[in-house]
Amino acid sequence: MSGFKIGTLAKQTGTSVPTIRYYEEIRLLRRAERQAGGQRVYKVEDVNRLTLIRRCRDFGFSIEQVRLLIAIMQGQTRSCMDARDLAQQHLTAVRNKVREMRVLERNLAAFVAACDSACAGGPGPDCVILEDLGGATKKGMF
Amino acid sequence: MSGFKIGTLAKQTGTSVPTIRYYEEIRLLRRAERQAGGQRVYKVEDVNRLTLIRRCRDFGFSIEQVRLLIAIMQGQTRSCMDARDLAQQHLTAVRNKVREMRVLERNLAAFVAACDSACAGGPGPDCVILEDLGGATKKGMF
DNA sequence: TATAATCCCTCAAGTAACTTGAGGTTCAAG
DNA sequence: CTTGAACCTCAAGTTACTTGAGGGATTATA
Repeated sequence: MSGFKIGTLAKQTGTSVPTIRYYEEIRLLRRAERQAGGQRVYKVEDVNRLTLIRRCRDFGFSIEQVRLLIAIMQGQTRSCMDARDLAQQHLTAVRNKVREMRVLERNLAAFVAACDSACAGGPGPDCVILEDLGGATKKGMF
Repeated sequence: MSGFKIGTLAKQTGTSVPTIRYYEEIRLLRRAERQAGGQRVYKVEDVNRLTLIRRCRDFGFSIEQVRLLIAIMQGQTRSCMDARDLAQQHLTAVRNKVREMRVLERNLAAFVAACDSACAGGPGPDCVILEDLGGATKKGMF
């Protein structure tokens, strides 16, 4: 009822078993207690903690940022607004990344379209598009 | 006039010097010739080759994919359409990633907004938003 | 010409965030 | 009581580089 093992924790949180052990090793999770045979035993708090960690990671926060966020939560440092600021910073980074990736997306689409109309399945060496990529001419194309 | 050193190649292509040496080590670039003192000497072809590599990397292709692309260009394997297919595959992956990141963007924005209206700079432990992230309740929020 | 500044060299190790593998123990079911 | 799943530790591999130590080569200046 109250204690479960690592595989269960893994399933509950959508984390792999080695990842959980890894998180313990880097002290992102506390050292789990062990039962007689040496197997780790977890409680509901651990599910919450790990869920928080996974959510933050899904948000794209680095491990170190997650550590900071958790420290903020526990009031060990600074105020809640620091968490906000961290998120804000991260948001800006994400927005930039999205912008970059959309440029990339357009370029790739153009590449594919150019292939479709120009290459027509010819052999590699004749592929003008690929050659252009390496050349100094038409730098603006991509 | 015709031969230049690694620093120049680096500048011409926007690549770091160690990265060039690394590319040589993994055989993505051919082994450069050396001058008397052992320093690498490059030619214009190397600029083109490395430019191609960098562009592909900027497109988000992995090193192995770049290797494949180059092999295709040199006609050592398959046709030009294979390059197109690789790009198409990659395009799909990029589109998915962009979608994911936009969800992330919205969530982060919501997080920041929630902080602004609810937290008002209170101390960490009182930050309801962060606590929610770890809990089982309101899973749908983020 | 001497010397200092800059560039170059190799080799080894570090980075993020895990994953994979080897080799062995513990546990739950039949 | 035996089998098979799940667990354990420790080491090494992954990607694409970056950083550092400890030294040689080249170039610019005094």
